[in-house]
Amino acid sequence: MPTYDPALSLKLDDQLCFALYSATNALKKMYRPMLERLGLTYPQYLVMMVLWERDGQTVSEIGDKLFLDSATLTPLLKRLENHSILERRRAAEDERIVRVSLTAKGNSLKEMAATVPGEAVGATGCTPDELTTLRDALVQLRTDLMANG
Amino acid sequence: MPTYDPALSLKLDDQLCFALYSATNALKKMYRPMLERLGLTYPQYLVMMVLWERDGQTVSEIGDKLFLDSATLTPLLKRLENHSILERRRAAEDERIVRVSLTAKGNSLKEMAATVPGEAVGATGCTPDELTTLRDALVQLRTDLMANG
DNA sequence: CCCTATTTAATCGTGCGCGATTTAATTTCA
DNA sequence: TGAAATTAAATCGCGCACGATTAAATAGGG
Repeated sequence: MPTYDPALSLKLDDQLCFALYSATNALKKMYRPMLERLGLTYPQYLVMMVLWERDGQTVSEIGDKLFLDSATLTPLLKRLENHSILERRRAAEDERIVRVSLTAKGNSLKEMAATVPGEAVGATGCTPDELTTLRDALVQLRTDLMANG
Repeated sequence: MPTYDPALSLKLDDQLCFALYSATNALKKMYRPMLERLGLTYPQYLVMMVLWERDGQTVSEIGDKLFLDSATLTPLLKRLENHSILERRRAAEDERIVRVSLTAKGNSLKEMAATVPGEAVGATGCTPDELTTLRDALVQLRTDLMANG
């Protein structure tokens, strides 16, 4: 088995996995100062995008979209609630369910966030086409990994 | 600004950032059962790859390769030391430096890890060419993000 | 030489992710 | 209908990541 095979060697720089891991770490670092202005962390920003698209979703619905479970989301949502960005309320019709609603403050953050995607694109140094291609490849990879895991 | 522009909208599924983030989470989950057999976490596996390539590196050298700092590495290395996988020793010629050396057990893990990359490739459902292309795109992205961050 | 600047690692606090378990509410079906 | 199964969220424990600070050793300039 040749060591120049990028998939099958144990050399760090051959690994897709390390490229993915380190790019994600770099991405989070790049977003940090932008999101700090909104008072959000990166995962919190993702949750907010889910809720800006449709308010009042349940913890499970948010989790299905982000591929996160309640062990991650519950503490995160509580922190956002403590910052008066959203409210968590058990549904009257089914007390197991917790519905998450944005406050006025939470909704207003959407306007402040409007410049974030453009700034982020700038930092990538990629054309929109390149970004689309890369995004689609990563979505496919994620789908495969979750199916074959 | 059209909302179908994948780069500039605030819709979750348009975001490269979310594709990257969620693919990395899926990747770590996929690796977990494989690495559990070696008694390693995913970041620990990366550190081991660095040391299998060249033993006796300093904390900074490991950090330079993985883009991690001592705040992350020191506790991780201590855990590996507690499992007798490596040893940490201050250099006699410069007491600031900590040099990390594999134990026999740490070296022997390399053989057990030999099947991991192949298994991982299988789970991706990608051809080697696709993996190489994606890896190179991610390395380029990482480079750009770290330069423009 | 000594004092300051730099370098290296460690420490501290916060916020994830997630496997595993627990609690509570609802559904199922015998 | 009532016991068992299922579902939803919360809780617990651990291991990252990283910004910020600290401690200690070395290097460098006057």
